[in-house]
Amino acid sequence: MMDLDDIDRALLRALSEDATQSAGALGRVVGLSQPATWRRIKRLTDAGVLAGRRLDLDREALGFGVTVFLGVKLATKGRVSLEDFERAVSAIPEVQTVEHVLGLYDYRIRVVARDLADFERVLRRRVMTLPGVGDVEANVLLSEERRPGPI
Amino acid sequence: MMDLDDIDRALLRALSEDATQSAGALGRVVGLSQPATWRRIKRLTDAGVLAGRRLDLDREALGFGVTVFLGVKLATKGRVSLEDFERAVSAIPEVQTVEHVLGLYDYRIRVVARDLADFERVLRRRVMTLPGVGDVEANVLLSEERRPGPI
DNA sequence: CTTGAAAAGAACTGCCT
DNA sequence: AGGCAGTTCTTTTCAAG
Repeated sequence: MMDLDDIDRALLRALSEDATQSAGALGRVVGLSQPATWRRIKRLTDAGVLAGRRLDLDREALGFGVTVFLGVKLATKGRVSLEDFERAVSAIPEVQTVEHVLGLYDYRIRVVARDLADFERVLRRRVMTLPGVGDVEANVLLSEERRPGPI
Repeated sequence: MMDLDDIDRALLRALSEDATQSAGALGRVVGLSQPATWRRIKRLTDAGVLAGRRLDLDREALGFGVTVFLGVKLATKGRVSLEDFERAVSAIPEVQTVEHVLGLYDYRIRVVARDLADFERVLRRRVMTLPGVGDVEANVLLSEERRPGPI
């Protein structure tokens, strides 16, 4: 854990909006020179706070109009079955995220599909046949808003 | 919706791993020259498929060790109450994503907190006091795996 | 599609306050 | 820490094959 000042926070917030901004442009925002801004970004990266830059893909534009969140309860939860389940679920191409959670469900899975018929195929042939799978609950994504969160 | 060839798919997959790669480096991976690779990336960006680049922040390193997924059922779901709820939930700084979903819950919310005591504060003072909120279910994140998904 | 080149801009380095 | 000046690399655009 690292302690950040206000300028670091402003940089992370600005980069959260658009990670393509240059050190010079960011410097103009926070009132620093290009090298000073660059050094701060490097410090944050070396400290592991800034873990990388990821693509933001438009799944609709790619033809995947349906996103579904699945809550999965395992029938048997030994150490082996967790690993078996994780390995099998990671092999499903339609799976975007696998979250191991504590609560009403054991796993939360984000699945994308071309349409509802395609989703049904993934659910029946891929998800319901996973090793150790028990109850499955589904929530279809209608809209999504992302926020920077606390920094 | 746009149709992509194998090289476009390889580019998106490589960029999904690490969005900082240069057009030249990507070209070496997919077997194209730097200008050809750059033109393809520009084409994908202009088509809206590549919607942007986002930061990958390490919340643990920032001192936010607890991530919780909340499933929220609204007590009253008129058009007005949805908008009231969304506006209020977006104003909570600890909220990272707000997903309007169809199913057992009305909203799925991703919340980060410093620790479980901090999360309890957010839950009691911020979440439970949201306008129109009914049942709330919580799942604590243990571990997470992200995959490129189908491209 | 390729190669080659050129201009602009961004990333990175060293030195100095 | 930050600024300045300079170097290297990437981006971005072009022309020609």
